[in-house]
Amino acid sequence: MKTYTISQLAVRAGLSRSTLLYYDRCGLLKAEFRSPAGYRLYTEESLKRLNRICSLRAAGVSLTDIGLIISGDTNPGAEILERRLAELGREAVRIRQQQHLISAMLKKMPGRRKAQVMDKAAWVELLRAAGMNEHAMWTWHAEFERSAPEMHREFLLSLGIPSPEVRKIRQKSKAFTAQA
Amino acid sequence: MKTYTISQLAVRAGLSRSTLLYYDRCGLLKAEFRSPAGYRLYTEESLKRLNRICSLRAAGVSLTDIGLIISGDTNPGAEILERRLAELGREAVRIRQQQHLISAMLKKMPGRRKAQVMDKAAWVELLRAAGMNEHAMWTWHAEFERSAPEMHREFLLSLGIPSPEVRKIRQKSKAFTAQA
DNA sequence: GTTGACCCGTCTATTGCTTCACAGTTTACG
DNA sequence: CGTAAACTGTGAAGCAATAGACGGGTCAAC
Repeated sequence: MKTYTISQLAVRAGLSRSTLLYYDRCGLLKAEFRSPAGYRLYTEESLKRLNRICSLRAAGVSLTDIGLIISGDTNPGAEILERRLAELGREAVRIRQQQHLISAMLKKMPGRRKAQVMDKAAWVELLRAAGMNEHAMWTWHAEFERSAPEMHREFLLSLGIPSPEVRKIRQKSKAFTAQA
Repeated sequence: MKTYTISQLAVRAGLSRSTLLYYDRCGLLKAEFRSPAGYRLYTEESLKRLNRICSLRAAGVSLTDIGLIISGDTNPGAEILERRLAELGREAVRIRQQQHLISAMLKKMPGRRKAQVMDKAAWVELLRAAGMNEHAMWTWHAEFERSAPEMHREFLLSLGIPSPEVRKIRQKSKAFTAQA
């Protein structure tokens, strides 16, 4: 049976040795055997498991949750992933808000404006340049709100629009749909 | 002179006592005085400094960088903020990619599709519903690329479009501008 | 068998806090 | 004045997910 030492496995998986040591210590991926000298030995089985771990890790799932997902129970799997998806939505909004905060701070400082953030004004400008008029934009909002309300909300927040105004826009979008 | 104890200051700033203890220990916000019994005493001055710290913290600036920014040298301030802004851009892309990864995983699992992610197809669908045709979309890309190339790139990545295709779209956008 | 290179396991550091435990201090109330 | 509650200080440990240092074991070539 072919075995890998910890560094060999690390190379094959594109991880660091430290990471595998940690996975071993916290029980996520235990070495199947030890050599007489106490070296960790992994098999092909470990590599498969590790690949699953890596793809979940790439999606930002916590090691604890990865443990839950791959240790058999497929049941909670989807639920955990959906929770992570929702969390990512919140993170995205937070990041956009931080971008707007920093952008505002930079604007007050001696003026270099190389780096910018997409805000409401720039966005509208863009759509207008592409030939959209007021009515087309409301159609767009309405369709956005209808097909993916949560994403519509996140998108508006990402433009730095304050929450109350976001609410107003969304209400108007719904009214627009109803009226049409 | 009015002074605050650590918990009073914590309440006023909306932070926990532990956080202030930590800021004191790491030198970011040292208590100006001590009472005879050794209690930390803060003044209005501390509160002002703390507010600056909080707003930078809200923008995700690290405590180390906050220390650099508020301890006088205004020079590195703008630079640090721009670095943070760039970092946020990368984070945003990473988050979108994770969203697409999870969305792909969920699609393979027993099908609930309540939660979704904005992808290229959905986006084009939206613009089309608002009356945009092929030509208008290229005008839009061209204008986006011209006015904010870096954000154009990030936006396309955020739709889950792979890098090579993003490059192609951006090149075509530039060509479109030149041709017009 | 010996040298040197390399690899191993273990331990510590990181960030920005939070929580804990324990001991001293101040405050409120009777 | 006494006592109990609520506060304060210090110090340590813990969290996620690694990265890096350290000393010592192992392996290949000679």
